[in-house]
Amino acid sequence: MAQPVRVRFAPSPTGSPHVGNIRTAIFDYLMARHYGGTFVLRIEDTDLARKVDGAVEDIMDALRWVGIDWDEGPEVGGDYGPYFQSQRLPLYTEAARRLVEQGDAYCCYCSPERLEVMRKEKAALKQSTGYDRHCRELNPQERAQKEAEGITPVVRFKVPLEGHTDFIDLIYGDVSFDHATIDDFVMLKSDGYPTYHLANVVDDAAMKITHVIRAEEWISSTPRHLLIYRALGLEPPQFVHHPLIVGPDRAKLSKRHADVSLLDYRAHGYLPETMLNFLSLIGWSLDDKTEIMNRQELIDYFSLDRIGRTGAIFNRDKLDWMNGVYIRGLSVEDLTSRVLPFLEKGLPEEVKRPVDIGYVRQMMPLVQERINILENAATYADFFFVDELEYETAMLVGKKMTPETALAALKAAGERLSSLNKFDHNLLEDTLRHLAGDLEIKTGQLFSLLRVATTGRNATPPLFETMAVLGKERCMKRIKAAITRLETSKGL
RNA sequence: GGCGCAUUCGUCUAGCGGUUAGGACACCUCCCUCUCAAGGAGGAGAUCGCGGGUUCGAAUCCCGCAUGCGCUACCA
Repeated sequence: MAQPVRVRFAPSPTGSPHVGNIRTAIFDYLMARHYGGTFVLRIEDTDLARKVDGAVEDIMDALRWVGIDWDEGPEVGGDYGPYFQSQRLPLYTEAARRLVEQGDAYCCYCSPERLEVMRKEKAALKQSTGYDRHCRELNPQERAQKEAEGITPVVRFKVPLEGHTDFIDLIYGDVSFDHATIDDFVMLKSDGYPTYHLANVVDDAAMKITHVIRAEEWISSTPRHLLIYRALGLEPPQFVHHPLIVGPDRAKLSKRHADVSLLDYRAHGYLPETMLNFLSLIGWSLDDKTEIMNRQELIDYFSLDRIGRTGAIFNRDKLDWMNGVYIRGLSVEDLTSRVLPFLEKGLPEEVKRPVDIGYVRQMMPLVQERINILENAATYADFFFVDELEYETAMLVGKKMTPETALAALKAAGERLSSLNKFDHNLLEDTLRHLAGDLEIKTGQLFSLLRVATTGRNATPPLFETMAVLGKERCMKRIKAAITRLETSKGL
């Protein structure tokens, strides 16, 4: 790179941070960190109508959660601020004024109603629905007339009628657009705010952005931006368009495709390291085998030329798998503190709060390799916490067992276990294996029975470890309850 | 309708003129095993959208077509 890399992530605060946008931010971030450049966060709040309260905070929250920090932008400042477009209005109006003055733009007095009618008419004639340039050649008297009527105009760019604008996209290669297909787009709205087209050009130039990294949906408007750069006598940056994240139907990922906000994933218990890794891999790959990469590795290995060109479906199954990989890689202490909030929230109401962290720490090794998503810990491990187990009594009677043999085995187990002075899993295993032998039933039969009796489940972590964590008191109580169940429910 | 971009297993992808088209997720089988996971070993799964070229040779280069997606707002 000839000059120091300066990239920006420029979200519009119109809602919760979309994973697609965060993925763009990740590319920006990796690019900046890889080349030792600067990562700028700029808020494009030029649409008053769509602005959502709290969206800026959510975006920053999401970025910080996945570990993306910005060198310039809100809360950190920088030499090219302010970093909110709503605070840079004079820059845009001045640029628009200049363009009008030099004949590259003009004021348009058309009402939204007229534009709508025009579009309908053109659509009916199967023509492109772009602006018909009605106000492009108004004479001075006509303009004065419109002004006198009190109409606040918008400013449109005067797109050349002939020729074409070409550019080299670092991902897609040569791209060309005929000017005849570009209409005179609005740069400055009647409320005095700029549109994206004007604002992003003015700011990218002012902030000395070297690479504009954004989603493929922007390719079509890039020639407009280039036209503005040229008219303003500014050097355009390099353009890097990357493919979209799409839903299962291959349409741009949106709300109807379920979870679309990064914060939703946090709420469900996906780890930030998972999201960073997974999102990096949508549309980018290192090679034919490396998938699990931490932040530093992603930074070290990232390069634009390995970004692909085709939209990718957000593969939730693979995300779940990857999250499991990261969960299994956590220390018990770390996992405990991350799981705790999900237990507090997801455990049945009857379980008293706060949840005992020491107890949680003990059970973590048992659930660690059995959950992929933190919130699942609550449903997976609720039997560790509840007082009354809920299960069908018939579950106690396993394969090749009868209510009678099950009852006898349970009573025998209860007796042997009650004499144990410590509930260590090795001791439990030793004791119960012997018991199975004495009872002349298979170990699996006994263990399954005890599993149901102590947990109410058929599938749990290893029985002895589980019983050890539950502790003698809970186990004995549950075995007694199971005995009572078998004694009182005849005819199984 | 116009313009643009894209097209390799179900999904994410590797591949950048010569490979038995590789890997991962999901799926199936087996092993491990007290159940469930995790882990290990296998398996199935892609005539590389279609049709023409170029070339000794094409998933790879070129041209058509088809399909999909994106843009087509005083939204970004």
